[in-house]
Amino acid sequence: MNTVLSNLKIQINEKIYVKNPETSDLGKKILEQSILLIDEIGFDNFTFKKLGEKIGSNESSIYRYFENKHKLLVYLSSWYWSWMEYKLVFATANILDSKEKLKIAITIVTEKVTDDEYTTHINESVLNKIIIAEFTKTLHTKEVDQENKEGFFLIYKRVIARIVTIVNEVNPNYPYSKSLISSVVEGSLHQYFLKEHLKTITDCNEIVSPTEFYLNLVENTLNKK
Amino acid sequence: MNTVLSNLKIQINEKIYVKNPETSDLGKKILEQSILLIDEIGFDNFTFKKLGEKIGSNESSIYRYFENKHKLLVYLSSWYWSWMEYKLVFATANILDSKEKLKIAITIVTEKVTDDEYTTHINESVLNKIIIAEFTKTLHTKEVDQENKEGFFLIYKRVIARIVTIVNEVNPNYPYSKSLISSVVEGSLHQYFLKEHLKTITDCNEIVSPTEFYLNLVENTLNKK
DNA sequence: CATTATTGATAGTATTACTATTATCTTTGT
DNA sequence: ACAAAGATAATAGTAATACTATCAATAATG
Repeated sequence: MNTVLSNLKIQINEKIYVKNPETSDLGKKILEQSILLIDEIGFDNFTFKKLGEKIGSNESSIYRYFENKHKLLVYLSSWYWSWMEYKLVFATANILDSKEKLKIAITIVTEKVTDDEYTTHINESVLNKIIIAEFTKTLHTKEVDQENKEGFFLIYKRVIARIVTIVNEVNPNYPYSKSLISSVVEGSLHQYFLKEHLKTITDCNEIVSPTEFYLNLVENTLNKK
Repeated sequence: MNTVLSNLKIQINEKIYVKNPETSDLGKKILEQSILLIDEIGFDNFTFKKLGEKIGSNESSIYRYFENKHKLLVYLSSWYWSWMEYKLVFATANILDSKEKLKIAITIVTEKVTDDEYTTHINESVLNKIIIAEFTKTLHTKEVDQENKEGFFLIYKRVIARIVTIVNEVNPNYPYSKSLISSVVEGSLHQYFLKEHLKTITDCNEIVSPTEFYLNLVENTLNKK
């Protein structure tokens, strides 16, 4: 996987940033260090001033890349889902059996993320922690409809659409494939969150993984006699 | 239902508020109008100053009831889940058949909320909209573990635990009852959100309800041959 | 080598998220 | 009826946030 992905150039909607952070050292530093800082202090306490201090740069310089911290989070999320899409596409390519393909797809989007060594300035494992803790905040704003229209969530929706297609292959009669998969993708993040913070309302733990739960759920749902 | 609930006194963890808002006119006005204002402008844009203006009262007076807006949202959420628990308990009382009981329980927590006429200062229907849009934010903070320890989310967890008990009656061999129900409760809010804002990744719409989707999901999951 | 682009430093504004103080107004207990 | 206690309003003030603007210094490029 890694070797294939090493050349990938992840394309992010231009409307999300003021200046493409991938085009300069400072930009890459912003991405790299914002991930670490958001993980450390949480998105709510995160400010461009603190990030500036962390990377030895100026607050106003960061504003040249991102309009505000919300857009930065949207950028990081898009990056994450784009990376996820690549993993999904490569892992399911050449798999002919739909059931097997679905199994792989569900595993990819629900399994614990480990760092992808080949991308230098993005730590995927920490980014995954941010997505678990903060992704929901990119959607839950008053501007969601406007931002959706501008394509901010396209990649996320495309990841879901890809898996929905596989579900429809496995069981063309199942009428809720979109809700099922949006529920799995979002729910998986939630189960990871509960496993960390509200252990009493999840079965997921060191032994039982969200992946195991969701593979079982999807199988039972689609293979109803 | 309403007649039974008309006498209910919803008890909220004392640590959530500075002064119990149910004990004064101003307090009740804060609850009533904060629900409307949060719905109107969104939690992120909501401030105590704006609320003060809306209710013709002073910012500093509101601080005597709630330490900050986060605590107010936690209060409103607790109120909501407490109300949900009452509905759940009454609707499932005297139902002997576990499957039937589960069906009712899933319906209660996933169906669209209409205003409960008998509570005067809380508009449950608008509160439900806030829960759909903002509940996730009460959990996704850096203080979640501390607040969980202090019991801020007890009622929410208890609602889930009640339904989990029913699931275990229906199918004692199903190993993921907690994850299933936490996934249904949280997922249902998410489906309502998608239905409003990201229609392309849900099957829920004016005809298909989240309730229908989840009743089917739970049935298929538990009644596996 | 001149131009242009990028970054850094500094300053400034409006808003937010509070805290503190004091005056006023309303209950309630006797 | 009246004093004491409790609740609210008004005002002021602070530190932090979320920016915007300007200009100088530096680096990249043609």
